[in-house]
Amino acid sequence: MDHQAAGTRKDRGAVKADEVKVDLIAVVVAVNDSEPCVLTIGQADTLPSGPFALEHRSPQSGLRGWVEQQTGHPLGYIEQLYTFADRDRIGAARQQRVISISYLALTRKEQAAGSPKCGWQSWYEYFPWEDHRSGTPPVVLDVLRPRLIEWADGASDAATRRERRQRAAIAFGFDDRHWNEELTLQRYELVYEAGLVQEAGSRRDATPPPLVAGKFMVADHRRIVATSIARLRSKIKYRPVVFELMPPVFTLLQLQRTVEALSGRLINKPNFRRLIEQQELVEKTGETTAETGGRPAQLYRFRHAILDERPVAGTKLPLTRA
Amino acid sequence: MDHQAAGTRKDRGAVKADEVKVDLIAVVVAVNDSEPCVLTIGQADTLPSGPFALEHRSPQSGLRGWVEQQTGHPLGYIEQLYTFADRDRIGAARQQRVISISYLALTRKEQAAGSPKCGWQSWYEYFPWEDHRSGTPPVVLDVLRPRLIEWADGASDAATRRERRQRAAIAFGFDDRHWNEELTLQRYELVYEAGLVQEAGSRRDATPPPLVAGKFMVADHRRIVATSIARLRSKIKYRPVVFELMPPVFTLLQLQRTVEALSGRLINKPNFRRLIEQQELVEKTGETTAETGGRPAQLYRFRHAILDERPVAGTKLPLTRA
DNA sequence: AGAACTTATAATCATGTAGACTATAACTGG
DNA sequence: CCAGTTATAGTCTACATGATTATAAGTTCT
Repeated sequence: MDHQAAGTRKDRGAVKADEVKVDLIAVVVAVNDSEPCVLTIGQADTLPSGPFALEHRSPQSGLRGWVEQQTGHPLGYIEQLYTFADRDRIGAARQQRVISISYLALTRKEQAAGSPKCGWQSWYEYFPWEDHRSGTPPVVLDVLRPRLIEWADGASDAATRRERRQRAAIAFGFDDRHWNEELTLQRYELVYEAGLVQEAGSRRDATPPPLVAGKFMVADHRRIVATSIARLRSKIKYRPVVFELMPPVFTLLQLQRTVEALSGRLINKPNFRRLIEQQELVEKTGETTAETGGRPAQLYRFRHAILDERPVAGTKLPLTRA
Repeated sequence: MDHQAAGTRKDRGAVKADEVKVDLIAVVVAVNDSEPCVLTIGQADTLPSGPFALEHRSPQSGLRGWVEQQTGHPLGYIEQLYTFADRDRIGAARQQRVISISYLALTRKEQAAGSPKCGWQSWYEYFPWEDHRSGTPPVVLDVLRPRLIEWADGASDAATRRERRQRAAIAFGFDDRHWNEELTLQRYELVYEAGLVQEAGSRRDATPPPLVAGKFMVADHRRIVATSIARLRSKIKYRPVVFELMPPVFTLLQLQRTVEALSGRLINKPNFRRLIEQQELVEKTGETTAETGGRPAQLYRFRHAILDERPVAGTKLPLTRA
């Protein structure tokens, strides 16, 4: 990341009172072939970003510029995610403050754009424990659970030990609890605190990291992606944002697969259809498609008009009960 | 990207690359005597705020400092609200960028603190159309509706006219629609666009503002408060944050009145009790209170333990159906 | 062509919960 | 003692949701 080193180096002579640098950082999400992906640059370990400059009218417009320049991808839907501004968040403690205003953007892949140094990476390469579409992934019970328990028991006092076990149990659904897909950030924080991800390594020098769970990302980018996942998994339930990720025309199963990809769990098919249809979020195009074998499916499109009719309630997820 | 061209005027001598000012700004909320209030300084038109300085470890800690210094009030619960960073947001177009990271804080009044130049102001002085506890307030039908229709019909093309009417109808529940208490921000934006609030005045010089709805606030502080209200009204439904506003011990009716104050609408009493009790959010202290006449009520306290047991689902609001 | 398989679509059933409403209990103030 | 106020319990109903089954309409393989 070149624009964080730049500031410190140049200003060696004159130290400004408020040495602040404001970055815009984008988590661009698309769902490609039922796989939720994030757009990266570099070694697939960096999110698109750039300094917030005076010529930008708004952070959103600045962000669009940076992403398009770095990845060739134009952005549609954008929402502010969080502003990260803690001092030592970049690792080494510098005298310069870095503030990152992060945004969540939703798009679709296609758009040609075999751009230079960028690519789509599945969420689940960074967070292998988050994909429960084929049941609980092995890494949870085989690796994370023992390691988290080990970490919990490593605390000096009994209160902390119990508290850590509790947190882990709630976040990961241990001890007959249910998996809650929205707790992505809490899970990442646990895994981080327990020293099970690479970026946490620098904190404790003596920690032998025999396990590194999930692919690495630069600085705190992985935390930012975790924040995005949590936000998106929550938001699809009360706002119709999934459609930002869909092609103009789609089948109900494709829509379902997309929601499943995002939430990381399976949905009951008839119930999903019922919900979608009775909410009048979509309308038939009248045409059908015969792809993927089986009975041809009706094609639907998103009813943009719905947004003018009432405050829409988004895609409820018929998820399995207890 | 050369962001040095922009910073021209002030920096005649030493041209700084990014002339940025980062402010922390707090919306401190408490509910006093069933009235939701926000903490202000100055002429009750300014939110506590201050520059984000290098010595602050995190924006949260910086904010605590500023608020305590300006109002004498220590803060408990804090959550980030939004980062405002558009160029011309402060009114006069300056060559300097102002970024405001805003936070929502929840407290209780008491705490002694007859501090210098600060005070609690009811939300509804700034947003008189938001309080529906005694039915739809007159200002909505008598004033806002005609003025908004007027504004809508003032658009040049038919499409815009229809769109404006639609937005107003949805936001304010005209034409037999239901009032949705969470649309506070949309409502403020409409009222602002229609030129019905003082702070919108400067935009159009020729606008004769015969009506100024609600009390004025400096810069875009009123928008920030509107954002807070919307966030809080939404959040109490899925997270148990109301208890941050309650004294350690309270009756169920007091709790209900607090929720009603925040949401701006009345709640069915037996249903509210049922929800609260079956969620195990509270527990009886065993004592009763005889205040306010009538049968003495059980006193309850918040079960903090619930937070360690499961991802709590907050206070569902039994609001009137269609 | 027929069998086996895949996907689409309709319909049913059972359960739980939310909203509306009624009734009774226990206190205060005149 | 009566009127008024608040607390608390309980009931009834409509509806939404999760689970399940059945049927329709294609494809692919043999």
